[in-house]
Amino acid sequence: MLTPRQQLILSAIIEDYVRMAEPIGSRALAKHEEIQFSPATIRNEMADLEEMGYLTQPHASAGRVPSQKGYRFYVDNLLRLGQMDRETGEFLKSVFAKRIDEVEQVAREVANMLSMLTKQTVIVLGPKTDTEKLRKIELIPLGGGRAIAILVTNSGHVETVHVRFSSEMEADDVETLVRVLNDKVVGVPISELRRTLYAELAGELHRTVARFEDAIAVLNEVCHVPQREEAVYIGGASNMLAQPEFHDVGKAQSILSLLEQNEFIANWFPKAEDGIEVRIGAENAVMELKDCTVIAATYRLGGVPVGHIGILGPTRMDYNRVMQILSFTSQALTEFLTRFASSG
Amino acid sequence: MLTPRQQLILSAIIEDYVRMAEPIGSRALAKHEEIQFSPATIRNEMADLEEMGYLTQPHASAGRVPSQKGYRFYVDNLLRLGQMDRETGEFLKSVFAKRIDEVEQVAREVANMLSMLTKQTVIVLGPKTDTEKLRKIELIPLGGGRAIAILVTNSGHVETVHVRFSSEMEADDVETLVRVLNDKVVGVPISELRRTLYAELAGELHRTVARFEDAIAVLNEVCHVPQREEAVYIGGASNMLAQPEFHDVGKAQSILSLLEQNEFIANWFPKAEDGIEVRIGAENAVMELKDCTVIAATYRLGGVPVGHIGILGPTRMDYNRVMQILSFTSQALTEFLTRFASSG
DNA sequence: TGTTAGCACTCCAGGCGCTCGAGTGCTAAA
DNA sequence: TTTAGCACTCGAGCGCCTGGAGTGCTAACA
Repeated sequence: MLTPRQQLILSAIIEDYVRMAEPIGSRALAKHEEIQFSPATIRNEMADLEEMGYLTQPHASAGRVPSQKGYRFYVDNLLRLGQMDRETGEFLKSVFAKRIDEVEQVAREVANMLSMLTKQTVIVLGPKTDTEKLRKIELIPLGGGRAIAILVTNSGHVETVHVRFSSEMEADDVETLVRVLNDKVVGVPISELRRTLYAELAGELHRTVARFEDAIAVLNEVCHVPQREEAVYIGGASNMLAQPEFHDVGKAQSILSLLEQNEFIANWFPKAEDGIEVRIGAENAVMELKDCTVIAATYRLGGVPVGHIGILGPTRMDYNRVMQILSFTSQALTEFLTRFASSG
Repeated sequence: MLTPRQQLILSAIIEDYVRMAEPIGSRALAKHEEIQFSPATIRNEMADLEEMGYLTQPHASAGRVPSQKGYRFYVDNLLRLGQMDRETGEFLKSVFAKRIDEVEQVAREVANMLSMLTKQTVIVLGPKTDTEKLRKIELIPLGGGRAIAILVTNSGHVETVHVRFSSEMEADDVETLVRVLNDKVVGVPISELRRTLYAELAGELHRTVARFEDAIAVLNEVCHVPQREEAVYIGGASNMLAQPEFHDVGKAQSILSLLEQNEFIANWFPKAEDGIEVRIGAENAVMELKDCTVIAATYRLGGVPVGHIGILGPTRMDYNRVMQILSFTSQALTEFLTRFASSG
């Protein structure tokens, strides 16, 4: 275990390094207020910390840099999440105070806002619609054997699916279909849609709808919704290039192109069920991100996790501030969605 | 005017430079098949071309590089748009052969596809919905004084607006409202919606709807749709970093951050009414893009321009290939939309 | 008159060596 | 246990040099 003095020094090194982006030497550290020992003492402690793997030296006559293990210890044991500064808080609140109806738009706004606040890259995974419950189904016939099915969920999200069917289906049948659907289907999670429909509706439809096969075909198409991918919003990717660790263009490019692959992001993104998850360096298990940290939080609807927000940046990151901001934002998003869903 | 030989040399320099990304010397040019003169002759011509402003020299003992004026002359006079190679054509066709219902999804797919084909950054301005005509309006009441208005357009695009109204409005009134709306509003461009509604509907509603003020309030909210910004899709922005001209990280960052500003893109983007527009270097009238070229095309619906696609890259760009691809794609998009709209 | 060979000149990229400053580890004293 | 002092190490930055690529000019040639 680390002595209190070692912990103090490790903290100080990390905080300085996050600010300066340059290896921290013993002389520079000694100028810190909380640090009352001479450079020589610090040097001894640094040597010990390095031996234990919390620090590394880029080269023999340079200062020390925190290692992945060092950051991990800092995040787990040394960081005390303090109060967010008022200015940031006000700014965040102002965004959620706006009247925004579209969940999509909220995701986009959040991505922008966080990228401004943190100067890092923001990843927002839009609300998973497949766990949401249906509130209403509507079919809008367009004529010519086509229609648009509109599914409104719990959280006010609207999914639309284009549907084709035999043009011989009567307007009456469509109406009946919609009525029956709404009777049976409200409150069912989208992911369960197909199962529920087949289980509960087949018999009923047979009785009420003239052209049974067509109705089933329509149902089938409506059920295509759950296969949609999760929506991914990226904000402030250009911020990355401002970080000195990405002055190597090749590295920056490989990460940017990762960010362009939505499916990858959706799979890889940390989905901690509660609290905030921090993945440092190699913990990301992705070569390209071995010098990056991802801090991620989850937002919910009715207690169920429905989406995620995260910050991607170099391991040299202001963990404290970013964690504060993410914690606040995920909570605000949860409240926002809840307000939205319950007010309907 | 340029002599034929000067034109030949200018062409050759541009084509070589696009491939090599390095200044082209007289010796290297002389190895070209079509060029039968000695390096010395070429040097003389080069000196003339430079004097006239079609070429520049990065420094005294380097080869020549095409200037903005040089590219412009090439695009305007030397480039003959040939046939696109079969492979590319097949690939493009395969994308449009898929059944895709959502116009949004098409835009996204096109952005991805073109970025793969061209290794450049792709910008797609989604179909302007405000010039499209309404096909159908539906109101889905959610209870509690809220509803979702669904506007289906001509091209199959679906817009949704959340609407709030006094909870005292009766279900009957809503139904009447929708019926009246659909009677009057079908075929009206979204941008004209508000005007039409006020002109034609006010009187009618007064007669048929009990709570007139509420109905007007609802209309008002429905009319918020046209104020949406144009949808912007960016694909392959990371490709930019692979170009040697963007190895300067600062430059790359300033351009990437431009690309993140949707409003800027929507305003600045070239919107040639027909054909393909090429903006070279300073022609973009944006400091950050003074070394970039944008090639843009327009796609239509029913003859009316509704959206745009473009490629952004360094001025050193394969104009021929990019123009072929854009030309094909914009036509394919137009056909796609037309098929979509007419089949309903 | 237009084209070409030859040659002197220019300039940059890249390698080498040097210096300077920052930072360390070690030793010995407090 | 802490600290002062000192020798040592290493990299960043600067200047120097050289080789190669490419030019412009001149003079010869068809």
